[in-house]
Amino acid sequence: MATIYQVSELAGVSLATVSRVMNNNARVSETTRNKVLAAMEQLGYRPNSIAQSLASNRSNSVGILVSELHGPFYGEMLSGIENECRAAGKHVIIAAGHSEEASEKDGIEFLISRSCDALILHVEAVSDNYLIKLASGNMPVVLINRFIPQLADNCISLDNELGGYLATQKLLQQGHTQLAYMAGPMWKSDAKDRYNGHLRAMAEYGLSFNPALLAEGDFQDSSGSACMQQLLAKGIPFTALVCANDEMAAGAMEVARAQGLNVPQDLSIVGFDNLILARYIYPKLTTIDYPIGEMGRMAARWVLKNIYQQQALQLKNVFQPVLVCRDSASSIAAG
Amino acid sequence: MATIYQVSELAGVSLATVSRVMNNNARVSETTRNKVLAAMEQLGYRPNSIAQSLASNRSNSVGILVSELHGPFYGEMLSGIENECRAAGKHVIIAAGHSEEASEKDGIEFLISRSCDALILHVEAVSDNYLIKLASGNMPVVLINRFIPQLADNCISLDNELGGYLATQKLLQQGHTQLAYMAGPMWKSDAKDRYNGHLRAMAEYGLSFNPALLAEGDFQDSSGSACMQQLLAKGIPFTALVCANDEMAAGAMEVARAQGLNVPQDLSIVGFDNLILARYIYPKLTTIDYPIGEMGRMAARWVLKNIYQQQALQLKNVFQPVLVCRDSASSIAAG
DNA sequence: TAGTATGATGTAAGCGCTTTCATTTATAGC
DNA sequence: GCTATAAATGAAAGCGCTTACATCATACTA
Repeated sequence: MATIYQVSELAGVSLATVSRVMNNNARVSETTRNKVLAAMEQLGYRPNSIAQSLASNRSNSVGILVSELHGPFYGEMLSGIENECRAAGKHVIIAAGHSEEASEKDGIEFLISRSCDALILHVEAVSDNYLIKLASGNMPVVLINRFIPQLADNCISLDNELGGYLATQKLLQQGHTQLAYMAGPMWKSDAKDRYNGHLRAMAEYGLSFNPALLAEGDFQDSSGSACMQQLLAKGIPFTALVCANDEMAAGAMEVARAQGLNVPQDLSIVGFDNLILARYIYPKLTTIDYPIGEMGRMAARWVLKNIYQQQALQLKNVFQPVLVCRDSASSIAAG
Repeated sequence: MATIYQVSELAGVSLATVSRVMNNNARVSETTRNKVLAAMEQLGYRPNSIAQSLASNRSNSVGILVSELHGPFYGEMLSGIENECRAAGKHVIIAAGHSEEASEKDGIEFLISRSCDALILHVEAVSDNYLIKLASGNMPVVLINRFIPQLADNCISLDNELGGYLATQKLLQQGHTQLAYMAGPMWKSDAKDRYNGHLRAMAEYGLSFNPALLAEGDFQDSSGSACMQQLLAKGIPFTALVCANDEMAAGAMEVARAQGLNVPQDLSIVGFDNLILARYIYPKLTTIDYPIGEMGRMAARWVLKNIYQQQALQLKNVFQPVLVCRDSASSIAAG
């Protein structure tokens, strides 16, 4: 691999000049610039980004921590971030946190040690305090899907409470009065917020929620199945089920079908997230859209604006979820 | 951030010694090592990996190029690679190639310029020659889901032809004789191989394939729907459909249902890949398992063994696909 | 025309590490 | 106790860049 030194030699200029044309901000005369460019071309020169980083103390890469690399949710998010960064000539370094505190911290440490210029974090297990402390250091941090009041500007989040409200409201509007709720792990803030939204809608419609119709799962489809079994086993009738995410909804739907319940005729189901799979399952899932790709893109923009001085960008911190009506929920009269 | 210099000062030793204890291969006395370790601890020292890379010419990171960051297939693959690398203390740098030649080349260049120690590529658009030339340079390369005879050792691939064969064989065993085939883009080698496997099975059962019952899609579910429309519009009867991947199968199934065809009673469908969604769609999809996660893991192992000298690892280059029977294909007699 | 901005380029000192080679110190042999 | 050998440590030269700061040429001011 050719180095800057060889380029400078071939072009008959100094290292500094070559460096200047690379970072094309400094004033270099047109003729010199062309000479250098030609030399680079001829040598097939590519700057060594490691050396650049060391010297400039900027790595042009942003660190991303997600819980998992697989799964429709994170994929969409990564894709959004990567697209936006790539277009701006920045790069991404990705680590997985597996929703465990130690692993998340470890991932963050790793990203820091790779000299990322900023971090985009989707963390679930570390505490607010840890994040506040982290953000108070000199590593810029943006959080996705988490809202911490002290770090409000650094948070790109969804109004999960509203989402939970909308899901339930839809069913209430359709005339359902006996609703079950399948929650995510309540220690996760999004799971809790969604549940709160549910309660708010219920209250607004003058209904009291029967705690026996609450099941807490872990956001996986298998737990959706398990929770559904539990719910049905209780023998308390319900005509509608709100699930805290699509995957659990899919698991629940499967069990419902196996037990001879028709969706939506016998049971209306609403999910949350609007994953790709919501379109694939049968009947197609009515759900709450979680614009995670767009939010990833926004997190990237936050970094571009605040760290890489792309002033023109417009930022938006809180996204509003939207109801997506498909076939899994229907009016009780029509059912 | 503390530097090695401050550690050496605090420990009362030279830079070199600190460096030695970090790369704990050199001979350092037990007492000195402990002094240094204590100093590191006290300062909260973390080595600057950029500087390490520059000095050692190794970055301890492996570059990965996938077509897309989202989608169930790549997610699984990335996850497999990341897990394996992380466990070995290596890290991944990820870029997307978007199935376009220019973009793939660009991504590869980027990874090279980031001083990756090796590259794991899932490329579709670049030519065999390009890859052969690339591999002949000094950047180690391993290819996933692609087989190039000259690079056989560097390829981790699936026997796609066998997969195509198995899918079709299953339907033939079930008594179907009128089969349609929905192919992927024929310029992609996996699409072609799968189709060839189909033809082989047909031939083996003494059936000639009716070219009118071949549709070529693009591996997306929307094209599965479109192809299904085309196939049905021709008015040529068929009782079974082999799809070159699950997503197209899902699209096709949707159209079939919309047209009043029951799956599998009126039409048996077999997919390919065994994505998560295969379990979600209704009826559950009979398909060919593509162990992409395992293959990603194997690619990572290839790198660990060949580049990072973990000699003990066992490698396997070609994976065999396996039929996964679910509910979307049934015997013609029973139908 | 000397005096001074101003623009273009060069010089050289790092960035935080690794690694070779030289030097010092401990261990052993006799 | 003195040398021969091995083990532990230090000194210093980079790795390929960026970036003050210095220098030089040119253009402009009065």
